[in-house]
Amino acid sequence: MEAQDLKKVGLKATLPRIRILQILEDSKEPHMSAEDVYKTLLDQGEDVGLATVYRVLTQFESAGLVIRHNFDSGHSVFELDRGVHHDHMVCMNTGKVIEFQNEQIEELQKMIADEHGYDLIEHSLVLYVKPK
Amino acid sequence: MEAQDLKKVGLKATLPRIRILQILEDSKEPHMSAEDVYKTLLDQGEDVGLATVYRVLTQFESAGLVIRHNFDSGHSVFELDRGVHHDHMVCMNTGKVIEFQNEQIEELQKMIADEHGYDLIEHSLVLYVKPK
DNA sequence: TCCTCAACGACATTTATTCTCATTTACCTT
DNA sequence: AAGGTAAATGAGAATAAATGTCGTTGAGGA
Repeated sequence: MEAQDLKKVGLKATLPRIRILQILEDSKEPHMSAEDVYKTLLDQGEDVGLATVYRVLTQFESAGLVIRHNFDSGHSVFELDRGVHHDHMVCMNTGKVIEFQNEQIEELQKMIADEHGYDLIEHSLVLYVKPK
Repeated sequence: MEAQDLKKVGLKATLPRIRILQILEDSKEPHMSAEDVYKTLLDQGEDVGLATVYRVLTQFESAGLVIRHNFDSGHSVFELDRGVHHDHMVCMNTGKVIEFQNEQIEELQKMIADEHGYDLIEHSLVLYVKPK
């Protein structure tokens, strides 16, 4: 039950938040823009404002429920954080997004930050690829 | 002389293009937004429109003269392509940008794309860090 | 159930960028 | 060196994504 998930992270279980969380959980596409979420709400007959969608997604990000990606395209997309870290590969022909994990790269990143006197807080790695 | 660099990549050597290329070459900061470039032009007393700055930077990108970065901040920054590939580390406290190279990561990326049946065309890797 | 403050919906606003179109200019031709 | 032409430009309107404002609503503790 989503209401509990929300309270767990310190957010009131309001109807818009519950619906938006559900949409992200049920979505076939792992990455949704605010507009995508908004349209889905309208399709479901929910009366939720676009501003609320933006607000809620930003709150979800702060609460660690979702991850915001900026890929290239000038607008953010959001992905439910299921706890398993991964990076992304975007096909430049089809736009398809593939997730991958590589522990070795993760380690190298930490090392590099360390060598420069920093702690690695987070990172963004996107591979832009084309079919062979 | 910049005029030749421009013709070499198939662009007419117009005054705005020459000035903008110079600004990128002379800039202390390696990353400039369109606004940054525009303000610099105004400071120099040049009469160039903001729309032209955006147009020219996009053309430079297509021509391979500059690289566009989207980091996080909701607007693009441009960097003169000096031919030496590198990635970026952004300090979350100061905003400072540090460039680094790591051949091993580059290789791993190619490998990963390959394993999924793709050719790696380009990539974006940004480390977000904090001082130790 | 009632009360209160956080959250909401509607819409105005901001910010980054692109579009439109009349005017200007680079540069090829003579 | 002057002229013609298509490409490039400047000004400002237009668009898209996202955020701010504010009066109203509703979640959830008392």
